[in-house]
Amino acid sequence: MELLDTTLSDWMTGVFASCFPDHDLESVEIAVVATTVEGFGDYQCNAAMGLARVLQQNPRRIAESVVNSGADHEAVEKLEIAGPGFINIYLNTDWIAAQIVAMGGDPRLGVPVPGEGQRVVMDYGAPNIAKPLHIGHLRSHNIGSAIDRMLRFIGYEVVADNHLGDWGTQFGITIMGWRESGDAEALEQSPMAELERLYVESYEKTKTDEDWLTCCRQELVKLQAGDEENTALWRRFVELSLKELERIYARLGIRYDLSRGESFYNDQLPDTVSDLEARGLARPSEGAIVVFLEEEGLPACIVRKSDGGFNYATTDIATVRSRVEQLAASRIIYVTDERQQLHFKQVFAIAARLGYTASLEHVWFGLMRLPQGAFSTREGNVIRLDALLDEAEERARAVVAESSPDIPPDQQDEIARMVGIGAVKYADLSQNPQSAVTFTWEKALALNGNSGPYLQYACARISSVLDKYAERHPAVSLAEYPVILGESVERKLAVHLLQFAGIVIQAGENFRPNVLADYLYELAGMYSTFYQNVPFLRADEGVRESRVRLCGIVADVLRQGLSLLGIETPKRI
RNA sequence: GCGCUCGUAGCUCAAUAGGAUAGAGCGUCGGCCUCCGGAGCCGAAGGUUGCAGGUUCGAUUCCUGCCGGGCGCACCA
Repeated sequence: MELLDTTLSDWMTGVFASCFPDHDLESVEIAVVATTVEGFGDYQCNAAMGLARVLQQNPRRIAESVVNSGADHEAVEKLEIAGPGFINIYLNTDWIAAQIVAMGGDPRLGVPVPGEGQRVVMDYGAPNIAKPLHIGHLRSHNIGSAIDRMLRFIGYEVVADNHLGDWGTQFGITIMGWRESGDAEALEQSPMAELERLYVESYEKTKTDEDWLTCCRQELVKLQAGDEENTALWRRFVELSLKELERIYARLGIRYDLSRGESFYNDQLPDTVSDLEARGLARPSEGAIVVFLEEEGLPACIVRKSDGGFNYATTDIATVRSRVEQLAASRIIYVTDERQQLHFKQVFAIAARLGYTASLEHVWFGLMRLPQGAFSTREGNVIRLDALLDEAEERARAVVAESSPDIPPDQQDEIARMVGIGAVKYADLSQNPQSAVTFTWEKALALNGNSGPYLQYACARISSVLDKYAERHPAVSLAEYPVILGESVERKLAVHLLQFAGIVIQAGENFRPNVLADYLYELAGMYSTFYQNVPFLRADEGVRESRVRLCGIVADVLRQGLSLLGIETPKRI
């Protein structure tokens, strides 16, 4: 199946070309887009206005030439001119029905694979370990994972790599904390709490105690130099943290192909720096080794500190090299918060100077904050991710228990898990990634309105309809009945369904999960209107089968779409 | 000071290669269960898209200035 927008745009481009053979229209894109306002057809082409200057003609006149040219297309019922020169396109309802049948018979629901043959490394999540995850960690994992799923679905060969913060200053701080007041028993009993305590207390001291800070840095340098005792401590801290991380990832349904943390690149750092120096890109400055990026209009970037330690930039440069050379990535996509924009500009600039041609893209998202302002581990006003997920599941559990008491308790638990986690994920993903997020429990846990559970609910109701139909008409094969789009809701629903493929590609290529979320919400809304106002199980034979088929495709799209956002869909809810 | 970014209904947010009448949710008010699941549906009220200019047939969208938030700017990551 071809994308609807593309089909119509290509056709329109041809029509314009044949209407105005004496002009070169190559430079102007003649696009057809879905109509924004009801009553102006299904699609519209606005090119006539834009071409008025090029063609030296009144735009309305141009539109008339196009509409009266006699050009036709199997998908198009009629064309109309409106306003200053809008060309409104009305689709042929039978054609829509035929497309819907084709879509319903396709396991991919008509979504093509434009990314085929491209390997892309996705870098998201990447939490600093040795500290528990809090709600601020949600976005990178959530948004990254959704983009990952969408890109995979449209054919990219994605390698999801969790670039864990398992190396660096925080370990110097934690190791000093351990030396000062480490409690072996506590570390055994509740490792994350103990690691957090050590970090927080030790970090506090760095703020007031200059010597302490120096010691922390020295411990880090020792660790980086392979000191035996520090390495053993580090290994233990990492091991405990990873176990905890795995548990949360299981809850969130996040899976990586690789988890190459910063430590993975540790032994490549000296070479990375000497390579930069050898090529004349880096040079000593104030005791550190620095790459100056004046040509790019960027501040200088330190690749080796004056104490001999390496930093984030160094690791990221080594990581680019590894991903390009070892993993054969043609694209690397980083998903981090907005604070790292400058950092990645610097890293990308250095990578370009090193001659890497892979496309490096930084997808940044807005910081999550509380209504009172930013939060931080040090301030003690963090909300643990675990606590959020627990609360979400609990609230969902209460609603399930009330609305579906007949479902066995263990199934209620399972439903509550899917609904609770789905609510949290959807609340985040339905927003433009680049907007800053103000966290409120009310929003994160919403179970109705524009929420994950609303979409899951629509799905569950359809499942129920399909089950009832199968029960009442056990021997019937729905596919033998034609799809009839008699009611205007049905037609609207069908046109919207046909837009799924284009939406998935747009959302994936532009790194915008909220575009997909928006689409699904609209779909569910249209379905609810349909459901509420048009009978289907009680309709006459033929109409009944057509409507049940349509329901089935809506459910398939909702399920597939939600799954691309990492949200599960229970059969009952 | 320089850079990035945001400012849309009472609140939280959509609307991104410029398109016709700026959309949702929450909250408020009013309707809808003899019926396929009410986590629902239908309707109402609510807007000078921060302000002032500019480009354009057309600007929430692009440009300039101003006001007001957020974030970043060499040895944290």
